[in-house]
Formats: sequence, structure tokens, C-alpha cells
Amino acid sequence: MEKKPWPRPTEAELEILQVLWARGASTVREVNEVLNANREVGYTTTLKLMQIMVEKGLAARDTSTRTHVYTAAVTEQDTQRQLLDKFVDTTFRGAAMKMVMQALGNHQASESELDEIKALIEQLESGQQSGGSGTEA
Amino acid sequence: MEKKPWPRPTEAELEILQVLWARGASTVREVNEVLNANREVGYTTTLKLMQIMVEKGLAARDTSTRTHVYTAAVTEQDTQRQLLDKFVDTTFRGAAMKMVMQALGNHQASESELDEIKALIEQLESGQQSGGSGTEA
DNA sequence: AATTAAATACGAAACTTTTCGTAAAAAATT
DNA sequence: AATTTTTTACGAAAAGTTTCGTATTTAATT
Repeated sequence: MEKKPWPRPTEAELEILQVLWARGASTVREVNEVLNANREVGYTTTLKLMQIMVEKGLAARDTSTRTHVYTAAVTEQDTQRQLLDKFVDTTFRGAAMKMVMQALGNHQASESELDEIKALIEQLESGQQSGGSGTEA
Repeated sequence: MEKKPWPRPTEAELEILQVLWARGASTVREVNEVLNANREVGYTTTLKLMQIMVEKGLAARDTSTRTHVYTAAVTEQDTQRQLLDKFVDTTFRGAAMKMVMQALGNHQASESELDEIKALIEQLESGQQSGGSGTEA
């Protein structure tokens, strides 16, 4: 059972996905209002983008009512993972851990967050059965 | 002394920066050959991009010899930091540590890398004077 | 029922990024 | 010296993304 990967969302599409993830099922008007909290966006602009997103498989819509209701068709996690992979590749030439170090150094982290990360590392180290040596190609 | 920030490199420009960082001073032909190892790119395409990069301040060139020699005008670290900040904002809504966790989970890490990260975290925790509680806005 | 309001559909303009054709200049080769 | 090769310069086509104007449809209001 092959699953065709949906395309990477563009920046504007990602903004809309953020709204759909945060709010759940929403109308174009609702999404547009959230976007307009940050910057001015025309209603039909948002509408068009959301229609495109349906075509691409990034969003789904319920057309049973007059005012269509949209939902994200991709999860936040999957999207973040896909974008992260791409980003690590292009910007850090695949060196994910180098990026992790940069992020730790440049961004504010709370004690609890750091603890969480430490816990994750412990878990990774204990469950590490093979291929753990050296940096990958 | 204000320093005007150079613009974010586009994807194609970033590819070229990677080559310049890896190889150091290079001619258009050299860069183009490296790029062509991955995908077919016309010579004048690469030339044009590199010229644009000079205009933008991303690269510098020595025109004293007939065959111009280009170098990166921005460091890899600064560029990575800038792109990382933007990426965290747009894709993880600023939640850098959430991204760190994803990266740790999704990518292969060696023992030594994990140790390095742990050491960095220890260091961060010891040097943490304020603002450490809760997640940021 | 006529008018106003709200929503979708469609297409194209505007803008950004990438790609390349063609010309001109300079160097190397024959 | 003529020819071929290499390189840069320039401009514009091609492709991708974002924005919005206008028309149409459907619902709500008067």
C-alpha cells in the first residue's frame, strides 16, 4: 500500500495550516480573520489558497453546507517532520545534531525543557543497538 | 555602527554558498561542476545566480583576473543561524525545543554526538540565571 | 419579490525565483 | 592572423507563488 506523499506546503500555505491546526475545522472567513491579526490579507486571497490546498491534498473541505468548512488534511507532526528533514538537508547538509546544538545555543530553553531533552537522550542512548558510531555520510 | 543585514539566501543561492563554503574561493565553472554532480544546471544559470549573490552581498568576487573568482561573503554559521531562526518561527511557531526533540527523535545520532549535546545542556543549566521557568510566549 | 449580503469560482495580474539564449569580450589554438 | 574556446554581461523567458478583481451563486433581509 503505497501512500503518495503530499507536496511540501509553501510559506503562505503553512500559515493557513497553522490556523487549521490551532482552531480545527474552520471557514475561510475564520481563517482569514486570524491571518489578518498579523498582516492584511484579502478574503479572496485566503480563499484561493485554501482551494489550492484542497487540490494539493493539504486540506479537506466539507461542501455540504453553503459555507464550506476546511480542515487540515496533514498532521502538524508529519508536516514538521517533512520540513525539518528538508531543512536539515539543505541548510545543515544533513548534520542534524549540528543543528540541534545551534538551536540549543541560540534559543532560550527552560529547565523543564532541558530536562525533557536530557531524558530523551538517555532513552536514545539506552535503546541504541547499532549503527551508533561515527557521523553518517 | 549599524550593520545592514544581508538578505536571506534563496534555495538555489544556498546551494552555491554550500559549495563556496566547502571549496573556498572558486570560479563559476568549478561551482557549476559541483552542482552538476547532483542535477543538471546550465553554466549561465550558475553564473547569473552568482552575480546576483554578489549584488546582494552574499558573495564577493575578484575580477582582477579574466576568470572571476568568487568567495562567500557570509559565514556558514551566521547563515545557518538566520535560517534556523526563521525556520523555528514559521514551522514550529517559535518552539525551538519542540524542534530539537523532533530532530533528536527522527535523526540518527552517534553516542559521541549525544554526549556532546548532554554536555552543552549541563553547561546551559549551570549558567542559567533567570527567565528559566515556563515556556516563552 | 426585490434588494442586499456573503460565499465560491475563475482567471489573470503582480511578484519572486530560476533558467537560459544570445551577444560581446578575451584568451587560447591552429 | 583566423578560428575556436572560454568567459562575462545582459535581458528576458519560464516557472512558481501570492494577490486580488470580477462574476456567479446562494442565502438573508427588507
